[in-house]
Amino acid sequence: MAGPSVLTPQNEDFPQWYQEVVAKAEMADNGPVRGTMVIRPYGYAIWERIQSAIDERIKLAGAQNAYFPLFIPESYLSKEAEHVEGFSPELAVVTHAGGEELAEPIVVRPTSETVIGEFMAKWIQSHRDLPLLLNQWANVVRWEMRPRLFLRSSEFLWQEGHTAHASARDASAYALKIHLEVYHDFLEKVLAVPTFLGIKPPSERFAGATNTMTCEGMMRDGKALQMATSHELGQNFARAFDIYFQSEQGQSELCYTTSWGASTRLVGGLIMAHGDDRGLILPPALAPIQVVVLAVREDDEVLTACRDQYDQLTAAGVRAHVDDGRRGSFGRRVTDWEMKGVPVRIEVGPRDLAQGLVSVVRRDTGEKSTVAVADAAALASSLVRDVQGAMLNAARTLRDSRTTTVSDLDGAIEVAQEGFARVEWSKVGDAGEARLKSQAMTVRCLQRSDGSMPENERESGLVAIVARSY
RNA sequence: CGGGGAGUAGCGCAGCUUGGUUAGCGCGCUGCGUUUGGGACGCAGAGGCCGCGGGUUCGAAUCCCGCCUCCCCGACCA
Repeated sequence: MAGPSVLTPQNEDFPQWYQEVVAKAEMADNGPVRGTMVIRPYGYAIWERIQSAIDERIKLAGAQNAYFPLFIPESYLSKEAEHVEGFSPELAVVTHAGGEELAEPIVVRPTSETVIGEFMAKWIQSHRDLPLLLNQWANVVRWEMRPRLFLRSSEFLWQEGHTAHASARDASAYALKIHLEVYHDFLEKVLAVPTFLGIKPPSERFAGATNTMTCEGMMRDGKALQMATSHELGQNFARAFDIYFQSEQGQSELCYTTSWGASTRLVGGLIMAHGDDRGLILPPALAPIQVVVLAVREDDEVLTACRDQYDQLTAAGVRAHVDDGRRGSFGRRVTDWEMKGVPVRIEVGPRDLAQGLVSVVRRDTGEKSTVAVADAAALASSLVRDVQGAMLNAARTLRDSRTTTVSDLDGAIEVAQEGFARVEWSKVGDAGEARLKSQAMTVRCLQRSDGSMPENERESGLVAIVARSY
């Protein structure tokens, strides 16, 4: 059944495989300016589905969408010391506009904590204005030294949530809620990517945050990818931007703020977490096309049968598409749909049809069934449901098989060559982090030994997950 | 910024060492025909400031000088 390889095999050269999939599945192209990205219709359709699934969850969590400007006065960034220090190397700064040099340079937002902070200060007066729960969908710019399509581009699309609360406890609870009910839930249920939940060690925290939470996924080459983050910002930004509220007791008090985001990087994670040597494999909940009905050849009888399958699938609420055979040979079209990761395909050919049969094939396992024409749409629909769970299980199995608990740093370095190492955080420390860095490894996150989220990095008994990462 | 490599058709490359007619090849693209159950085949086509600027020469993709850009490996990051 397998033809000659269309892609560089993953185990031969994973980065090469990735680039080829992005190109051949028509996901994206490099833009004319280094580090920029053109997202093609098929890639954008996937992003739109990611957006709507996340947006829906954000709204359930009570946040509202708004929009803040692309341009930020440079002076805003300077108001929070760690923040400006963290971002200055990757800022794009506008110095000229309208044919003249600007009196104050304008920064193209690398994130919007600062402008949003400024406006929160204006909008929040009373404890009755809290919590203030905002989100925006936007592009941001971070000048990257080594760009990679979707994973690290100089301009990328994302969602950034920003909230203000009356107490540290409320802020912390909300950031955690987003982390679990928006990100973790989306990643498992829609993207079918299991992630380790944890907090970042201080060295890996967001610039200006008091705590950074992460969902770390494992790619098929054993490297880690941070797939979403939530930050507790304490009162750092509130202090820098004067975000005060009057309490029930009439006192003027500083707010506690949070921020949280997920970006087009998720598309890269999706590709690398599920793809195989034939291309993408999309989880059905995400796939723009869930079932492709493939005419083996252009033939009236075949096309009529395809149409009929399409109608049944659509009526059952399945996103279907008919490939009527006008574009090239059967083999070529099969290869193309596999490359694009369509979860299920129905092959309708004259020989089978003469016996009242069609073939139904699932992309994740390649399993093929030949069934009666009348049963095909129902089978395809049930596969659409089954594949979603199967993909999550497969990803979890792979991850767990490559995650090993070790007793010391040497063991961690060995294991993290090809997977995740779990090692006691107390065995790492500053010197340990430096040693890991020399091996191109980092502490991806800290968890309790049962895998749950700790309050902070000082809790005793924490486990560090060590890996190479993107 | 340090170290390595490359700019020739949409993409991937050969040609350059040793200058010489009309600059090639594969894939893709267009047209026609035959095909179609796992990347089809034939025939006919279209498509090039050979990265940019200067120099040497009767003659430069090829030799010399300068510049620009891109890629890979290291230091930062969603």
